[in-house]
Amino acid sequence: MAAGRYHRAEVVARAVEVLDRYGLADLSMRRLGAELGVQPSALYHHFATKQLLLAAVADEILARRPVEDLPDAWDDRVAAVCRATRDAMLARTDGADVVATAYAFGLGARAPYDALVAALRSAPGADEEVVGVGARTLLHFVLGHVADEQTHLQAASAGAIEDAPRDGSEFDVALGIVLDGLRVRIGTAVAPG
Amino acid sequence: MAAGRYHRAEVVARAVEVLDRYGLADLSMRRLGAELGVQPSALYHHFATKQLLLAAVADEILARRPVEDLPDAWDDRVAAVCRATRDAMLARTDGADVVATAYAFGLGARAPYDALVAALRSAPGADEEVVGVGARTLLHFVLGHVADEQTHLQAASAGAIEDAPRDGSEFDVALGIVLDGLRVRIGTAVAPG
DNA sequence: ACCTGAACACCGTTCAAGT
DNA sequence: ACCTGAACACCGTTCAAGT
Repeated sequence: MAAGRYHRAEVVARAVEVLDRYGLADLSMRRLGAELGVQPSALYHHFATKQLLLAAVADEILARRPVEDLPDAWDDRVAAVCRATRDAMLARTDGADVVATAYAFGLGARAPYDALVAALRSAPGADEEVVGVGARTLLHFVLGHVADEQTHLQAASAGAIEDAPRDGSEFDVALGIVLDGLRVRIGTAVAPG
Repeated sequence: MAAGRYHRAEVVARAVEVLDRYGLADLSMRRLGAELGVQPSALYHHFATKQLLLAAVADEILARRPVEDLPDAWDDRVAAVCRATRDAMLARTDGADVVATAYAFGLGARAPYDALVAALRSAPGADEEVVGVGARTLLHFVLGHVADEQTHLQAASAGAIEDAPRDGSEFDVALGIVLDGLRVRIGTAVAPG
């Protein structure tokens, strides 16, 4: 509405607001410009492309919930990073989609990957291959699971409940499966059954 | 180029061709219409929305490589389904993106999920919870991994090699991790280490 | 059953020019 | 440094009408 001159950070903050209120489909350069009281072309002073804007939005989404109080055990650390990433994405409309897109384009959203690598490296006896493959596998799981979960949550809250209601605890069960697989390869004892 | 009247299946086949040759970004209703020598609005006789067209394209991509000669052991079965799904998606430009999108919208691409559920059910001692959660976790992994892999492969073949070249065998390593996690919960012996 | 032609309401991006 | 105004080359979708 109101016109003005903005810094990069203010543009990103407003973009997150538009995303959270209207969803990713309505977060266009033209819409964001209108929301700031500015021509769409003005946004290209701050970001060379829309993809780079979205990458900054993804980083902002993830920065909201930094992982604090990292546990000692490597598997608890991995679990903490995965849960914090999930919480951060669920906190914003279409958050998982935005983060997954930025990560796929290779333009942002790298914090969770780096945190997973660090957590896996803290495991005694983890070679670099399992660290890299493990971090990417965990990230694919988290991004895919939460995008799915968020789609269902948002569809349900929009009143279009058709599928079975998704259980929030499914995330922990699924994370447990992947973690068990990593424990087998990293050499922590696992009780089968 | 040439004008004509088409059936649904011919429209889908041509859409797959356009996808494979020019990529998902260039597969627009207008572009596909032009390719068929037809107005874009004519396509709406066959598909109510572009999303439904893309779902049919996704099913076509997956149908090319049906899983044949299913192994006996449940874990070999799961691996066979995952590899067949990967091969089918890698065979078409942006194949993984198209399948992941259709699956996310809930409009198609359900064959791999159903096949994974069947494979997991064939395991003695697998309860319905681990079957469902396991199938979704495997699918998230496959879709995420192959989308990533395909992005890098296509970027590399386009000459823009910047990242580390991705090893094709990484898929098998990552699949092994998730499978080990499932073996722990389903109760097949695993040798740690 | 399948298609045309025209329209509606949008996109991302570029660029010369302004302050 | 940040923005305007206008343009370029597109989108998905609808709808009355044609054969």
